[in-house]
Amino acid sequence: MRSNESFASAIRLRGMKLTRQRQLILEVLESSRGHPDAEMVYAKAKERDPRIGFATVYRTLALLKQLGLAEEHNLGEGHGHFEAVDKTKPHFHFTCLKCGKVVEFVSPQILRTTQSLCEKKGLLVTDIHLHFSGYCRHCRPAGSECAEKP
Amino acid sequence: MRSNESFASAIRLRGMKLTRQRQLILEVLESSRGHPDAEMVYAKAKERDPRIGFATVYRTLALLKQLGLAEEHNLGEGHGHFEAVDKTKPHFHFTCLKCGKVVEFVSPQILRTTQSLCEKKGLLVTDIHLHFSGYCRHCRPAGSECAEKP
DNA sequence: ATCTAAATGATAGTGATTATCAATATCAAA
DNA sequence: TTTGATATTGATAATCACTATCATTTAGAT
Ligand SMILES: [Mn+2]
Ligand SMILES: [Mn+2]
Ligand SMILES: [Zn+2]
Ligand SMILES: [Zn+2]
Repeated sequence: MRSNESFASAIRLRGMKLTRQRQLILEVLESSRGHPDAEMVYAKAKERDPRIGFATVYRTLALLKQLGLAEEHNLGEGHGHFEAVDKTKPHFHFTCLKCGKVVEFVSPQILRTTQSLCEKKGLLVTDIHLHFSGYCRHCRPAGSECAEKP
Repeated sequence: MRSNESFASAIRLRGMKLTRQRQLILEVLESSRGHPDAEMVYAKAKERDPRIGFATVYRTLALLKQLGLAEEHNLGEGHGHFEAVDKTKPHFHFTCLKCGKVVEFVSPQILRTTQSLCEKKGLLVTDIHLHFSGYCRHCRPAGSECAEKP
């Protein structure tokens, strides 16, 4: 849960400043279910700090990405969705083209295959994004109902 | 090479019109090396038809995607890159974060693993995008030179 | 050749993200 | 604990990729 210390040390290591806003945005992201976009992170952060700015949200999300504490995913909408990184569970994403539902996957096998493939080519892989799209159980035949969104 | 016939028939099947512009854009995409973005496709098309419009390029690329004749990839820049589909060789992409070079992969094993994983969850997969990023052979240690771009 | 709906192209508009910059806050040093 | 240098913020303008609009053109049927 609290990657707060590693955040603080990573920040200080680079001569940056640990601000109230940065801590808040990380907390918002870590306490979020699913894959909020920048606007959602902004809305949640604003509940706790009404003076926070949109630009700061974007800047901080970019910073968290650089530090490896957040990932950005393209889930088929025209904008990014974010997720706090839990290094113990790298996972992949499926998006239903009809209802927009996002399903998460784990596959150590795909991770292994990818790594060995890349090593053979002399590539140093820092990030893997696997994204499928198609139709979920409910949307596949001739439609039951489907609720959740990214 | 010439998926021109399948294009013509797919177009007519839907009561659409086979225009000079649509044929040109498909030809441009098929004769392109690498992964041109919309602007590059526009530039190449304009060499052969100076009157062609940007909107038509976007519209046609979207159409080709729908018909399964083109794929769009997010290679880490903020915009899409396109590629004519060669159904015999589904492949994946690696982007070097330093020099921007794109390396292509083939992995029947990953394709198989993905398909079986999704079937277990009742998902109908229509599209798989696997994208790694990191540092290529030349950019990994302390830098040799690196040329090609997306 | 004529007709009609689909498609085009110029351009305005949109939505997401980034740049700018004066005001503010962090944090180290005095 | 004040002070001071400067990193950061927040309001907002700007940019960038892409989409909508609409008058004009064109493909393809008759
Ligand atoms: Mn996820
Ligand atoms: Mn490719
Ligand atoms: Zn669905
Ligand atoms: Zn490189």
